[in-house]
Amino acid sequence: MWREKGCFQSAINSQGVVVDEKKHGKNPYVISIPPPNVTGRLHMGHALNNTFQDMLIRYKRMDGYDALWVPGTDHAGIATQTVVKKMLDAEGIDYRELGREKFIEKIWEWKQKFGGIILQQLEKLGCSCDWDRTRFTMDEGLSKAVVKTFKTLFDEGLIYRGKRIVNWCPVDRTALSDDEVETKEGGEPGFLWHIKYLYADGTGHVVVATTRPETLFGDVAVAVNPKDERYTKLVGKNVILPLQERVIPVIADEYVDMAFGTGCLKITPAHDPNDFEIGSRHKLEPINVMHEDARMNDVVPERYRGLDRYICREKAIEELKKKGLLVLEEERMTPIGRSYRSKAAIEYRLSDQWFVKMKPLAEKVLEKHSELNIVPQRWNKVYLEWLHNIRDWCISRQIWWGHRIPAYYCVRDQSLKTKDQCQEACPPIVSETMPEKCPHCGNTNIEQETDVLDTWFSSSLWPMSTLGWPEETPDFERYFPTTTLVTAKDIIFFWVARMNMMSVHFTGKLPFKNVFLNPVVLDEKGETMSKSKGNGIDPLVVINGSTLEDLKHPVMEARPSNMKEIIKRLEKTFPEGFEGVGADALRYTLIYLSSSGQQLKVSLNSFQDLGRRFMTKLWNAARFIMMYVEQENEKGDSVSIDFTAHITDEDKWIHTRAQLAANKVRECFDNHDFTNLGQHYYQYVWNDFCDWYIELCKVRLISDDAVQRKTALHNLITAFAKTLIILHPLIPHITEELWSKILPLGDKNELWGSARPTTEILMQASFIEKRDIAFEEQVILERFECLKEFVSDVRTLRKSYNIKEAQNLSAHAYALDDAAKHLLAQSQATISRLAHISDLTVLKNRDEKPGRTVAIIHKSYEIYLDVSEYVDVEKEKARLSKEIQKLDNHIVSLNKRLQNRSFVENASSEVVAEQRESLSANKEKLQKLEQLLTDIASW
RNA sequence: AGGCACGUAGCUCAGGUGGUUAGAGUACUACCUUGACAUGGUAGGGGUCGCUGGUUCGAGUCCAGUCGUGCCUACCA
Repeated sequence: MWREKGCFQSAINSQGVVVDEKKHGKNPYVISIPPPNVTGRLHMGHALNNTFQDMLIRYKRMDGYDALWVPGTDHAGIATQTVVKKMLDAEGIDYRELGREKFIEKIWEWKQKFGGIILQQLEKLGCSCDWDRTRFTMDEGLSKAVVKTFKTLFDEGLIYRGKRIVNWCPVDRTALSDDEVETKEGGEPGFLWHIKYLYADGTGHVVVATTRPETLFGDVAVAVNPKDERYTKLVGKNVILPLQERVIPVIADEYVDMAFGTGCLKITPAHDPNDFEIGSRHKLEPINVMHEDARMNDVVPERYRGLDRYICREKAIEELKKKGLLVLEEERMTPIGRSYRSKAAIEYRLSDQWFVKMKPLAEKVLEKHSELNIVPQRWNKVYLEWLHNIRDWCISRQIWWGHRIPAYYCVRDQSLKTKDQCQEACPPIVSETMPEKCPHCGNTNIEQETDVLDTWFSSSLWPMSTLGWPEETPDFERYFPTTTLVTAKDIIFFWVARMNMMSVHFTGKLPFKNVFLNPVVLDEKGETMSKSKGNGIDPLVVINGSTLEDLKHPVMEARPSNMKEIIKRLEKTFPEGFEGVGADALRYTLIYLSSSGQQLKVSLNSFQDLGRRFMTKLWNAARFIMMYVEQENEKGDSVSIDFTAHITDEDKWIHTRAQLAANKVRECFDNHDFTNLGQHYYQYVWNDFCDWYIELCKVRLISDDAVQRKTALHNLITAFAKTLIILHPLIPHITEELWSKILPLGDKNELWGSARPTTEILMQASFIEKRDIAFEEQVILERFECLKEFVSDVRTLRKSYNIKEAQNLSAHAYALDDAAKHLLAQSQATISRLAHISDLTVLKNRDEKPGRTVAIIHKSYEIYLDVSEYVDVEKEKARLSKEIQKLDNHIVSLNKRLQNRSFVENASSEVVAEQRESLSANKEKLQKLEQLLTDIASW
């Protein structure tokens, strides 16, 4: 419905045409979505992240901004390639045999079919993106942006190609950036093997400790620390590499830690980044011993060739043992880097890769840092830390799916097949289009680089490229820089920092003003949700529901160690499956649980307990109002009423509370502080509107006086309309539906008066203006507090004597201040109803209070309840004594404080006055209570 | 190894710039079902604010230390 009516459109549509003049005059508010992977399926993290964005964009839209939320997906190089590869595997097709072009075609086919799923899921969640502007990182325009960026950075010397040690994933057979490698805290169980390397001159041996014996075939030296006296005389000597019998030198290098292992380090430059550095310092040629898939290559002795690295390790150890060269096998936790995608242990591999020189880019971003508002603020530190210790970014990936690097090699000699060899001939040519001939030698046989770019390279341009950059489109002119980025903390480096770099470098501006980092969604035990643990909660299950079987499915798939237990619990908790609670309940629950930006624990139950409960309550409140409106309609008294003339205190009160709620909600949105947002909503809807206001209105709704009834209905419906407006950004579906119901209903019965909403669609209504509370409203609030306390006091007392509600009581009340006086004069009927008092007498004079009554002494009023028949004198004495005791303690502490000269001298005069006032009021109350105690003794 | 956060009621969490007797939701207990809602209402019990010191007239709040938990970065042949 919203989409059909163009509710998600900004002032300029996707074609660049101004479609809304009025909005066009307003300030833009722009969010570009963190593009989910095109292979992605909605998970709780997405649900939370996008709920925040939708809330903000809806709020700003209602608040009159020209709001634009740009959606899209990213091509997720390795992930997508893997998905399609597996699909082809299942069909018995080997993607390598298929060839690059055919494979890419297959991926596009797949994307056409399934690539839109996650966006549809977002729409289901209620996301009010401008779907006409949906982008994909491999779109033509966005690809052009990538090529242009690459070319420019290369020309500026900020992109270079070089032979480096990179993180290599042997499963996906590609390089990975440092950020794509994760190391488990504390390492993983492994061994440190101590191996004898014999001197070449046969005079003895050294012992080298290593965790990776299979790489010894790539050793080019043994290094010791020059300060290590144990080994100084060794430097310059030669040793024999075991298993291969190659002769290598002993060298001295500061890097070696004397205290670690034996103090002797084998140097394998092709398989370790530190060794690579040491190797190049000593001008030692690296020796690569593995294929791309981490099988041993032909450099190693024949018996090891073609073996997987781990099998080779086992065989090598066996052989070393046999030869007596293995001195010690020491158990040890070793750090193992793993690909964040394939989870395979990464191999360090020496290869030609493309890099971005990050330091100059980072420096520019640091200069602009004061213009960036990161919320919560503490993430500034993390972000700055990374920028200060920046390392170059390896952007080439040896896969097929992605933006192929716009670099070309001159292939003069057809026999030179590898690109390394080509490069030796002529330097690579970087160009936006395929060059016709080599500018260096004129050769026309040119081939494009086979590597593609890291997906994050295109993502780093996202806020710009989605708006048309590098073209100067109307979109880019008006909507860039964007306003707010909502994302997760774990991609601050991957994404946020890099977007900032690109944007500042190319446009001179940061791509957004605010970065809000949303909390992390965890399961009920506080563990991260993951497929492998089977503890994830599918947002769509929460929305639509699921059978018990489907609930079990992810757990069965993951097979965690406590699977039986989990399954049992599911069977017990959801024997009939899980009944869907809808998108609004999902959204409400997630936001309600979002505390100050830490973590957020959810279970399936929490969606029922928090979200669904709240939606039901709201729904029932609406039902109540609509029911009475219908009834009124049947009565058919068509009197036209000046609603303002008959407005009551409670009407004024609820309108004031609505205003306060709107103010608070605004504050939450404006400050990106959602800590208490859910509670503000809850308190206003549940406590203010339902518990008190609706209850109070009942008196008038059942009255015989049409004016009273209609006035109550008018205020009920107008206050409820405000409630829907305030709630709409968080729970758009239900509020929109109720809006469409109450509008015509109010019209039919002429209940709106001058407060008739001007928009038929709630989403297009204006949010409630921020306004301070006027003095008279403050007075109303105070009176109401008095009323609440009055009623509660009576209820409490009644409970303490087990007097049923059905039993009406008679009471005398005496007012001590203006609020209470007003209350007793105006609201006797409501008080009587809420407190179940049949007969309330207002005392003009305190002395007129009746005997044999139980008293409530309050600072604003005194109530005397005629309950003597229920009262046990001893019990009442005890009650009073207890209260007196409590009060007395308090008075003593107040006294002590006020008698302390330092307090009176140092504390602010206001505080002192407050304490004095409190003391005298409490003393007075104490006196009264003591009097009551004496009185009761004579019952 | 360094950094960041957190530790308040059984559980999940609120508690700007220090100021009466520390709050909410949930769970628990008791009572209440003919008209919005039992997915409800009313009321009640429940906390030495991790621990130890310090600053202060006054500390859940500020400082130092300590213990515990979680996360991040780096690194360990």
